[in-house]
Parts: sequence; structure tokens; C-alpha cells
Amino acid sequence: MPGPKRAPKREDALRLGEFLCFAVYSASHAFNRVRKPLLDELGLTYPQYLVMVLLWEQDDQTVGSLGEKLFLESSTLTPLLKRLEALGHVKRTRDPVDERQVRVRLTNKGRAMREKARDIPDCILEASGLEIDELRRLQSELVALRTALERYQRD
Amino acid sequence: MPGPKRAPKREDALRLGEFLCFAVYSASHAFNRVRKPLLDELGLTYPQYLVMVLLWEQDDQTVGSLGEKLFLESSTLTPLLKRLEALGHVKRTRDPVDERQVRVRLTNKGRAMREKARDIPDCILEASGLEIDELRRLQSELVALRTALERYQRD
DNA sequence: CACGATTAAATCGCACACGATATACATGGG
DNA sequence: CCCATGTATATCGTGTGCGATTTAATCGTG
Repeated sequence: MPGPKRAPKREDALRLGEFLCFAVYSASHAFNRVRKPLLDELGLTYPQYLVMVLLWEQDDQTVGSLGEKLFLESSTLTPLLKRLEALGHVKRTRDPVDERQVRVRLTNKGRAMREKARDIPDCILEASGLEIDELRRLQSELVALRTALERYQRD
Repeated sequence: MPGPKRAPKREDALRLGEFLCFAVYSASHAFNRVRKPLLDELGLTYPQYLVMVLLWEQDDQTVGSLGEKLFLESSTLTPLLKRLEALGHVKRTRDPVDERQVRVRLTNKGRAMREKARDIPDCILEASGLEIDELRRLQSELVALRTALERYQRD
């Protein structure tokens, strides 16, 4: 049987619909559009919210520590953290032991916001239309993908 | 057996690692960091590249048509298309039949770039560390997710 | 202890991305 | 035919993201 192979022809590889990375890119934007009205109630953007989540998990972190967990550079975080500070949610102070580092701490206002943010994960879960098991599997596949991409990038 | 249920406690729901949407968000950035050096050789950003892919598939599209396929607003596309025009890859002209519409067409230079872009999908596939079947499944799950999010957003 | 190397943030320039609004054009009902 | 309504882009302001560079502080080695 010399029929055509299952593998896509090179031509097909340039079709937008075939791109995993476009699926990720567009899903990311779709999430953002769903999250936005929820976060607007808190007066936060998504990356600002992520910083708050990290600080709710563990207060008093350095810029570098936050950046490592969020995969963001200081060039992104520094202005973002200044906005969070201007909003009164966090306080930025140089570490007296190592003056190079900046420690980010919640204010009372920032800590209090945690309550108002409780419902957000459930809302987003509902919007995704996924069962919890599907969600967990997809989530872990994406983490594995991210890890593979990072390894490829380093080497 | 009154032991704790498998379902996560509400506390857990606020852990960053549990967020599907953070997995998508961070995977999207990870893809971007892998793509960037490849696209730098073409002198294009990723959304610019996506527009070129669409035009290689089908030349002569309106801003609205491109935006619908990429899920982007005219406020994003208009400046992007002007940059592509300034680079000499496309030509923007008002449709003489309906002057509200702007038609985007490839220049010879833009058409010629297709050859130089051939290897990009394979490079990204390799970086993802996935087999083609896994990739297709993940890709279609993400498309389904995006569709669910859009439906939720509309209603 | 001095000084070059390293590290942590910050700064700068550029390009998205979007909501809100504006503008120009098209369309249809009276 | 005129005007209200709707549609297709464009403009503006804000907030990411990142690479490249800068600044300031610390570390390591002689």
C-alpha cells in the first residue's frame, strides 16, 4: 500500500490552525477577557493579582523570588510593584541586610483583599467548562510543556 | 470513614500552582521566549508573523477578517499592520467598493519571506518536546477551552 | 583590604493588547 | 433624498512583557 502517509505535508505545517503555540496564545487572551471583569472589581490586573496570590501564600518576598515564580523579569515587575504600592496593597523596602534586594510586603489593605478574591478561581473554573479532573490533567500537561520549552531555551 | 474528601479545600484553590489559567499564561510566555530568536531572523514579532501566515494562506484580507481569525481588535491590528507596511511586507489600501474597509495585501517581499519562515513550525515542535499525536490532542483541547471561554464571556 | 566580578533592581525603548471613544462611510426607512 | 442607525477602522491611554543597559551593593581572590 503506497498510499499517502499520515504525517502532514510541509505545506500543512504553515496552517494557523495547526499551531499549538497559537492555541496557547489565543487561549491565554481568552482567559484574560474572562478574568478582566472579575479583576476589575478588585482594581487589579492579572499579573498584579498573581503577585497578590503569591504574597497571600507567603508574605515578604523579594522581587527576584516573585519573578522566579511568575517567570517575569525585574523590568516587568518593578513598575508593576510600584503600581501595587501606589494602590496601597504592598510596601516595598530595601532589605537592610542586603541592600541590593527589595522586599515586598502586604499592607493590611492588601491582606484584606484576599477575602474579596476568594470566588475568582471558581468563576474561572466554571468559565472553562472543564471537570476538575480534566482541568488538572490539562494543567499538568501545560506545566510539562512550559518546562520543556524552558529547557530547550537554555540549551 | 469520615476522612477528608479528595476535593481541594477552598484554601488550596488560591494556590498559584492550581491555576489552569496561570499554566496557560506562563506557557504562552515560554513559547514566546523560544520563538523570539527564530522570528528575530525574519525581523518579525509573533503577532506580525501570525498575520503573515494568514496572508500566505489567503492574500488580500480585511483588517476585520484578520482580527476575527486572530481574536484581536482593530486597536491592536491597525498599528501592527502599519509596522508591517513600513517594513515593506504588506500594502494597506481602502477598499474602493466599501471605503470603510481596509484591504491588506502581500508585497513581493512579503510573499518571498514565506520561504525563510518554513522551518519555524518544526523548530517550535521540537522545542515543545511533544510527539505529533500528543501535540494535536493538546492543541485541540486548548481550542475547545478557548471556545468555552468565549461562550462564557458572551453570555 | 582592595578591586574586579557577580548579583539585584531599576531604567529605557519598543511592541503588543484592550476598553473607550472618535471618525468616516454605508444602509435603510420615512 | 435625508437622516438615524449601524459598521469598519483608527486613535488614545494604561498596563504589561522583554532585551539591553545602568546603578548600586556584595562577594571573592589575591
